[in-house]
Amino acid sequence: MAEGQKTTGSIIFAVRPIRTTLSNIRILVTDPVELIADGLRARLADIPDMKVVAYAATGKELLEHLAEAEIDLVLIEVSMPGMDGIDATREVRKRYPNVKLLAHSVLTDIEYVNSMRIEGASGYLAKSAPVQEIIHAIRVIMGGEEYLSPTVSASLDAGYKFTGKRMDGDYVGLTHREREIIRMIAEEKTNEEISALLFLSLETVKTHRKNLMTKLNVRSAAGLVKYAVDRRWI
Amino acid sequence: MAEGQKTTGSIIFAVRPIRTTLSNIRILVTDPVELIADGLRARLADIPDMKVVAYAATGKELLEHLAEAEIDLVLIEVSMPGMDGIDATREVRKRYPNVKLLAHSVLTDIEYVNSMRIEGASGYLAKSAPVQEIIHAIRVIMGGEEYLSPTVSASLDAGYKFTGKRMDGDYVGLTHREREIIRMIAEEKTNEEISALLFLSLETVKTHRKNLMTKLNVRSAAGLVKYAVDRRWI
DNA sequence: TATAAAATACCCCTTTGTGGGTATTGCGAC
DNA sequence: GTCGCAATACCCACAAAGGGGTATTTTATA
Repeated sequence: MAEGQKTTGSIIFAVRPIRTTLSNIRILVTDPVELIADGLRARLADIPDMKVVAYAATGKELLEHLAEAEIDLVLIEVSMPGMDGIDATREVRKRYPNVKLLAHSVLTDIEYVNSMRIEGASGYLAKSAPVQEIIHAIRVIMGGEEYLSPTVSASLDAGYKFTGKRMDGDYVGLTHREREIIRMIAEEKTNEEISALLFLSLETVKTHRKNLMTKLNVRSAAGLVKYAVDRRWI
Repeated sequence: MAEGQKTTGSIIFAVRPIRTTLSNIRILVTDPVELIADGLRARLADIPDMKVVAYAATGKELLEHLAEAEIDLVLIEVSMPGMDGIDATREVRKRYPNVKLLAHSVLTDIEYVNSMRIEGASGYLAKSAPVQEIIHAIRVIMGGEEYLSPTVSASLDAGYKFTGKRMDGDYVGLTHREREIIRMIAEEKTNEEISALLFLSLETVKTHRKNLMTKLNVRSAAGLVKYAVDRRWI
């Protein structure tokens, strides 16, 4: 133990004395594709201060793992069927405020970066990021700072695609009904079909639709569909 | 050599004598996420008859690799930016007819399965497939047969979502102009905006739009958007 | 209990998209 | 040279969506 700490400190944490208290960063990978966890585990095999200790295929599994195991950091994909990364992050933050979250996603659009940050993620990586960057990001985050991949922060630097309303979290706060309706829109249902399926008036559906577009700051159904597909709601 | 072949034959290919001629299946993984190749490489480390020998991040890189290296089988994601899996498969089949292609994709909808099969893929796996299934699929395919994951063939068994016209390859044969226009639709541009950008009449844009919907057998822009997002055209 | 958010519904009007066709010209392959 | 496909364009009709509001009731939370 004392020997292990000594080795760790002298090799890795020469510039971060605070880290000598961490012998190993325990990482839980949450991604629909298990090979990603396998790959990261293999690539981290030679890195002494971090290790993939668990894998979850869904946001639900993630929460189950967290209920049982000590995890320091969750690496999580945003675009997942079922409970997606944004919703899962909100839940993790609520129940396990000490667990760090690092997004690692195919989605790099600003709305997803902002969503994850607002929900509590400490970092955002594109899925195309090299492993060296993943390692660096993990260390930055475990050191208490935020890490945004250059790929991703370029979007932020380009300015906010959406209004400040988005920063208030409105876009992440789609209601249950709105989520139902956006799914149906993305499934090519007309307003009238939706109204029949949900036993609502046509006017109500139109209103929800308008609210959706305002919240997500899109101009048409096309934007709604893209959002729903990105988040794997359909 | 002779010893190697003997070992291989007695352990793995007892039921497939033809395979004794293959000492090792050389796999090229094509996926935007390198960790997937890393993961598969790690998981195949103990499998003597197959090995990940190369990785390509894009369809373009895939073709470059094939120009230089001997590859037996390409494992390929469908949903990729730039040259996607469907387009890449078409190209590989044209230039390297002896290379086997196995789709390994987040997309499991029937139109993508059919697209890949029509373009020449010998198999289709969902990204959620366990490694054992990947291994099995590779063996089936290298044995000369087609392998469809149960997840995926369930869609096929449920019947064709689209008309027989799709089996003719129409949907994969979107023209250059149609692709331009579907991207713009997915980017929320109105017909009038598209017509201005492309110096066309509004009527022409509407016509293309109708053709797109017919080819892809969708009912509205929502279907077009989903298709474009799935294929990572935007 | 009070308040805010969610859900529901409506009106008016305009814009845009969809469905059903038709036609001509240009280009590439055979 | 012929043929088929892609690109371009058009007409008509009407369905559907979008934009700008308004309002009431229900539900969840502090």
